[in-house]
Amino acid sequence: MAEKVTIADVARRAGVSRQTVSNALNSPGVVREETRQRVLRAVEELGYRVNQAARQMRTGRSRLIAIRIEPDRDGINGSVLDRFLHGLTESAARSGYRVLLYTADDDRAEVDTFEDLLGAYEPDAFVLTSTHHGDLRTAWLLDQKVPFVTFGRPWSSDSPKHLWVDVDGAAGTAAATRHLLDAGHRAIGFLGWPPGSGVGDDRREGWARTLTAAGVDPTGLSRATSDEVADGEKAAYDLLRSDLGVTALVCASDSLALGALHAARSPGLAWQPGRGPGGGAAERPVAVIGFDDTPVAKAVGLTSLSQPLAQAAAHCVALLTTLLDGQAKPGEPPANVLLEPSLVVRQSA
Amino acid sequence: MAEKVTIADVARRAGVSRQTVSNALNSPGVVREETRQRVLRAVEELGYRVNQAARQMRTGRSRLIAIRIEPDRDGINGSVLDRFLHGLTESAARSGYRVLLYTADDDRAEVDTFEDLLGAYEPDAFVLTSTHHGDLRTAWLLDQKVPFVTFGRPWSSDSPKHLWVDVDGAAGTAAATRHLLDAGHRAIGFLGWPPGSGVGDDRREGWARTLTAAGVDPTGLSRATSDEVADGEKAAYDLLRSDLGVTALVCASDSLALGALHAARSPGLAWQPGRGPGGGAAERPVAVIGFDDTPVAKAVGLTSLSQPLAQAAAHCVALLTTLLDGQAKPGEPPANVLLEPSLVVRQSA
DNA sequence: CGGCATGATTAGATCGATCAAAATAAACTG
DNA sequence: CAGTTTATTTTGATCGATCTAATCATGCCG
Repeated sequence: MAEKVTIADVARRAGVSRQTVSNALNSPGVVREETRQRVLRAVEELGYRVNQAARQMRTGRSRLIAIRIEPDRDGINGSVLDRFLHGLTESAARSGYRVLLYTADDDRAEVDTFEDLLGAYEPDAFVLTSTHHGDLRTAWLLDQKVPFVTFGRPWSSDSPKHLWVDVDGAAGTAAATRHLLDAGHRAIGFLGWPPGSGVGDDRREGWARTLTAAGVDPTGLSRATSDEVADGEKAAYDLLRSDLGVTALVCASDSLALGALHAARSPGLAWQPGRGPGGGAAERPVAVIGFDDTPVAKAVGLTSLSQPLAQAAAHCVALLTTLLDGQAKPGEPPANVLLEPSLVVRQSA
Repeated sequence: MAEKVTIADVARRAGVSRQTVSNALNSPGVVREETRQRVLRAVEELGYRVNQAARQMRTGRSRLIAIRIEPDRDGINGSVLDRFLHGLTESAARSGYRVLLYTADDDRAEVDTFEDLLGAYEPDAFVLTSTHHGDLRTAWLLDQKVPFVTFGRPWSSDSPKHLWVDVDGAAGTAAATRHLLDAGHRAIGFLGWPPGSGVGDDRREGWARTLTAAGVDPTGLSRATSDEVADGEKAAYDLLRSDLGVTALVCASDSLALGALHAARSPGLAWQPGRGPGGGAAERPVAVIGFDDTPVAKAVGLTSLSQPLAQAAAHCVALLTTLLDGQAKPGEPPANVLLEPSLVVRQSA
C-alpha cells in the first residue's frame, strides 16, 4: 500500500497548523493568499488526499451516491440501466462523488438495504430507477428525509413530491409517429404494455395524440402485451392481419419491436402488394420503430428512440449536488428535468 | 435521517462497556456467552449498525471493492460486464462488502484513479476486467501491494503473478465445434480477431484443436477482423464464398456472429443446394455460433456460448475475501479459477 | 490460604479530519 | 497611542469504532 499522508504531514511541511491546511482546502477565503499557496504546494509535493472516512466522521458526509443495479430481466433493456450507470459514475466523479452499488429483489428489500447502507456507509443520497405507482421507496426516503432523485417521474398525481429527471416518452413516440406519417403511412399501429404503467401509458399517449392530430382515429390500432419478444410477435401478428391495413408499428420497447419485426417478416404479411401507403403503391415491408435504442436495435437495423442517458445521469447528479452542497432555497426548489429522446433512423422505418 | 445508534448506546442498554459490545460482535469467543446474548439483544432492539467510517479509521479496512464500469463500446458485449457487475454486487454483499464504481479512459488514467481512490476511500481491493498484454494496472497494483483479482487471465507468460478468475474460451469454442461436428458439419470456419489478443487467440485455439482432432485441417478456414457486425459480415462473406465448402461458423463474439448471420442470409450463399454436410444432402442454412450469449443472441435466435458470469463474480469475491479476511498461507496461495462456458442452442445451429 | 494462571471486562489512547473557540497579528479609529 | 475591530492562525475537543494494556473475578494447586 502507499504510505499514508495525513493533514498533519502537510501542516508540518508547510509550517502551519492542521486547521490552516484544512481551511486552505475547504474555506480558501479565510486564509491569507500566500499561506494558501504554500499549503497547496505542500499538498502537491506530498501527494496528499483527504481521507474520506475521517472527514465523514466529523462532517457526516460520505460523498457517496448509492444506486441499485438490477438483474437485467429480459436482457434487452438491461443495457439502458448500464449506460445510465456509466453516465452517473462519470458525472458523480466530476462533482467529487462516487457511486456505490447494491441489489434488492423488491421494494421492501430495497428499503431494508436503505437502512443497512445508511447505518453503515451513510451514502449522502440515493438514485432510484424504475419508479412505479405506489412506490414504497420514495415514501420511505422522504419520511426519513434522505436526499434522493429518481430517474423516472412520480406517476400518480397523489405521489409524494421529490426531485426527478425523466425522458419524455410521449414526445418520443410522437416523433416516431410523425416520422412514419411523413413517410406516407396512415394506419400506424401501437404495440405497448397493459395500461397502468406510467411509462407505457405515456408512450402510448404520444402516439395516439399525434395520430389524432393527423386526422387518423387510433381506435383499434393499439395492442397491449407483456414485454417479451414472443408476446410482441403475437400481438403484432394479430394487429397486422386485421383488416385495418396497418403498414407501420410504433412500439413501447425494442423487445416488442423485435417481435413486431419477426411478425412482419412472417409469410403472408410482409411485402403485401397493394397494402403500402398510398393505396396501390409499390410493395413495402411493414415499418417498425422501437424504443430505447438498445444494442439489439443497432444489430438488427431497427429504427428506435434513443434516450439521452448520459445527460439524464448528469442532471441527476446536478440536482443532488445543489441539494447536498449548495443550499437549495426553500422558496425556489431545484427544477425537475424532462429530456427529449431522439429518433435513430435505421432500415426498419 | 434516521437517529444514529452508536456502540455506546448499545453498551449502555446492555449494561456493559463499549469494548465488550465490540468484542461480542467481532470476537465472540472472548465474551461470556450470557453477556454476548445480552449485547446481541440490545443491538437488535436499538437497530445498531456498525459505522463503517469509524471502523475504517481504526482498522484501515473499508469493506469496499472497486471496479471500473466501461462505456459499452459496441453495445453488444457491454451486457457481459453488466451481468458480471450484478453478480459481483450480490456476492460482495453476502460477504459484507460493497462495490464502488469508477471510470477511466485508459490504463494510465485508471492507475491515477487507483491513487485517488486509495487515498480517499481506501477500497480494500480492486477487480480488474479486460486484462491485456503488458497491462500497466496489474504491475502497479502488485508494486503497491494492493489486493486485487482480475476477471481474465494474465496472458503473457512473463506477466506478473496475481489472482485471477476466467472463463475457458477454448473449451467453449471446442464445445461449439464438437456440436457442429456432431450435426454433420465438416468444413467449420472460425471468425475471430487479429492475433495478439489473449482472449481471441484462446477462442480460436479451441476451435482449431477440435477440428484437427476430428481430422479436418483448419488451415484457411479462419478469418480475423475487428469486433464489428459489419466487419464480421464482410469476413464471413469472404469465407463462405471461398471454394472450401464452409457450412458452419464458430465466432469469437456475438457481434461477429451476427455479421455472419447476415452474410449467410445474403442471396447466393444461404440455402445452397448440394453444399450441406454429407455432400448431396438437403438444403441447409449455414450454421452460426456466437460467444457471450448476449441479449442480441437471444433476440435473433443465435446459438451462443454463455459465460457463467455470476459464478465468476462469486469466485472473484471468494478469492478476495480469503486474501483479505482469511489469512492466505504463504505456502498455499488461493487457487485461480477457470470456468467452463455452456452452449445455449438456438435456431442458428 | 497465598500465589498465579486463565477468563472476562473495562479504561484510555488512537485513527485523520473538522468544528468551536481561543489566541495572535494586523488594521482601524478617535 | 490606547482601545477596538477585523483578519489569520492555532489549540483542544470530537465523530464512533477498535487496539492496547490494565483491572477485576475465578479457579486451581501446593
